[in-house]
Amino acid sequence: MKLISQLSKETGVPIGTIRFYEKTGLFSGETKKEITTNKYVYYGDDVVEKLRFIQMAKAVGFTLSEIKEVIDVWYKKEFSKKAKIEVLNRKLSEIDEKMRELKAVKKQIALCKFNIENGIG
Amino acid sequence: MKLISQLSKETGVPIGTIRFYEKTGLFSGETKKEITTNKYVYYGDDVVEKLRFIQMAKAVGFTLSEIKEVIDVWYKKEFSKKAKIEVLNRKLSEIDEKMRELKAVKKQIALCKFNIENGIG
DNA sequence: TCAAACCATGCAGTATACTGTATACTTGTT
DNA sequence: AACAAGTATACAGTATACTGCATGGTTTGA
Repeated sequence: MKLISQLSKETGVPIGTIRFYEKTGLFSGETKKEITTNKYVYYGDDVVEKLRFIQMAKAVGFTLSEIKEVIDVWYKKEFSKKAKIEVLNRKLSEIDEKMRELKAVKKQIALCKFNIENGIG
Repeated sequence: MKLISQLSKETGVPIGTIRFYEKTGLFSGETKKEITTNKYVYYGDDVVEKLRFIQMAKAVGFTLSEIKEVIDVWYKKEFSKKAKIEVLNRKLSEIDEKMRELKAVKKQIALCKFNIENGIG
């Protein structure tokens, strides 16, 4: 269990961003009930895992609300098995679509490079 | 050569968005000099090509300014061959990085799905 | 000819995702 | 005890990428 600055160092995500994510419901830390003098929040390894997932998903164009959808079915229990599988299957096909788009962009750039290297265009 | 509403229909990009992109320098249409009664702007197939590229690149997480970088070396001549190749190589490795992240996200979601299907977690 | 549809310009407003600032309390070190 | 460093809360501000609206001119079809 780590405090927010430690979590920030471990993941590279700024403290302000971590607080913002927590406020939007992407994850939550916990306060130790045995400590009554402060309101310090502790984060477990599940939060590290979620932050890494968020960073990767954001890098490939998913929005925070799209990411939240996955995290919700992943960690929460208030969804039926059927509903969870449906969400995940939808995400998997969105990923396949992104894979195709990424390949198309790569192809376009590679062609552009080829043309420049060979003095065409 | 088509007017903006035709371009919008062909690409699925809203007229307002097309104007916004043009204003940010991602591409430009042309006014017919022989017509003096209006200021209508005409777009060629290169703009259609660019719009499709922009849509795909955006879908995989590139920002408009990152996309503009590529379009600039792609269509403009005020860069040395060396500078162009350098930009394109950088983009290609960014794409490979996104490819890795996309695969990691897919793996994570597939695992999550497996666990739910088998009643684990 | 005249209304509906289309075009251009400018500028305000919105959504998303942060980022910074101010205030105040807690902890650790000297 | 004092002071730096860490933590929490709240709220304002910023950057990016649109989106909508008001205004006014142009084209086209009945």
